Amino acid sequence: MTMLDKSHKHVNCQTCGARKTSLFANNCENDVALVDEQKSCAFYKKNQPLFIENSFPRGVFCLNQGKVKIFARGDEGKEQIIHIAKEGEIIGFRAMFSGEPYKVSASTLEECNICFIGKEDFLNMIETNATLRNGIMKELSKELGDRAIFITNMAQKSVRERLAFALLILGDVYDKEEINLTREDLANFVGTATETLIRLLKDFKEEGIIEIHTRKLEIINKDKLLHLAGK
Amino acid sequence: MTMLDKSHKHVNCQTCGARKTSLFANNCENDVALVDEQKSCAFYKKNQPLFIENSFPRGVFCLNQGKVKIFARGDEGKEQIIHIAKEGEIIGFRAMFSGEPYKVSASTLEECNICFIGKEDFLNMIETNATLRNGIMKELSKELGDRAIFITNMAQKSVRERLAFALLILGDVYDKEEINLTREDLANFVGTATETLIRLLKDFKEEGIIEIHTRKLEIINKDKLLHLAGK
DNA sequence: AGTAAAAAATGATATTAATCAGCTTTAAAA
DNA sequence: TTTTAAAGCTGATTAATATCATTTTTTACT
Repeated sequence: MTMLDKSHKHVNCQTCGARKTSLFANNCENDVALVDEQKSCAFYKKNQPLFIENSFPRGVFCLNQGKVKIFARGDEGKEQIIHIAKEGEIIGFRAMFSGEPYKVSASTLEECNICFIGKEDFLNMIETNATLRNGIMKELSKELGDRAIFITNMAQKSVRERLAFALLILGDVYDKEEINLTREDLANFVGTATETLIRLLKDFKEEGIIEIHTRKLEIINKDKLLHLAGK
Repeated sequence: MTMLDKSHKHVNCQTCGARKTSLFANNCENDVALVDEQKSCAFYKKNQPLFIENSFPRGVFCLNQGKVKIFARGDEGKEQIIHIAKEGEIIGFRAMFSGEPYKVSASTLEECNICFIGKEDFLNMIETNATLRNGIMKELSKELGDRAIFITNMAQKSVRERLAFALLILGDVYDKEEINLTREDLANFVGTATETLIRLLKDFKEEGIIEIHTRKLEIINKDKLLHLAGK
């Protein structure tokens, strides 16, 4: 039990449920065993930070269970959510290579199980394991492409269109579950004011696109969303 | 002389002016000689495309001289400029690793000298030359961080603030030269309507922040811009 | 140099979305 | 279980910026 109230349980890489979808997926048993030795795992409560903007990275986080928001803060401290990570994702590896401090913060959105791999160990693996390295490079590249689209959406789409787009992304992130975010977080993902977001959610509900179960959202007409988002 | 009107001159890597600032900078003479063999160089006129969105990459471009805009198109075909590359930059390497088609287009903003290195050759070098590879990974990572900030700016800053921010970036890109972009391109970089941009430029001029020499812009009060951009 | 086309600039108007203020419901804590 | 706080919601108003229409200037072409 640490000061941050994380209870350290052991999560075994060989049997980790996230492994099949993770970047570590294609590594041979040998390497997985190696990761297993080097990592430390922890249970995180809701709304706990993994790292914050402008600090220097000590390693990467492997999200075993739960959701984590990745966000930047604007000049007035308002959060802009860049990405919502789900189980299986590696978080914070960008700053391993850039030589810069973090440009974003990461914080849990719900209870999470997260493993930590130190910078040295991680970079060693990247250096020696070409498969893992290529996976990481592929991921960096994909995200870079996604962000070009994100920027274009922010610049050219209306809030309504962006909300549709955001809900489609969140539909994938939350998969079979219902989307479970505060209105404020959702607004900070879409890039709008909370009040505006609430009004639009109501519209979407009245148009039969979503159902609202207090704070949880259920998509009931994905086609309409796709059409609205302009795809 | 090709159909695309590029006259093929030989540009020598060993003596290339861009080399000192390029990712290829730290490579030993051996590797530079290798690049020299594998590349083909061409002269590009203004407004020629290097590649377009959704097509598949055949290699990377090394910008020897000139400026190139990297942009995505929104649903209505409007360009959103993501980045303006200057001499020394390698263009289009993201798509080498992602396995996806290009998510952005690239087009010259002025007369350019550009070398091309085929995918096979490039990936070979990445695989065998750790220094180059690390440089590329660093670059991917830096850009990813920059884009998080870009997204946040688009979401939270006013057009006026974004213009200030854009001019600061362009001040670096154009270095000692004056900023030389059409109003439309500048608007598409800031993410606003051309008319709005023109009005704001006038304001900036009246406030003694910039000088307008027909289409070229000169920054005369960088401190004010820094303050306006919120840094 | 003279003409056509593209880019830049201006004015008027419309629209979107932010802001402000107050109210209600839900969740958390004592 | 009562109280308090946080989150969610609603309405009115304002401000920022897009859009549309037109004119002027600059650039490119013959």
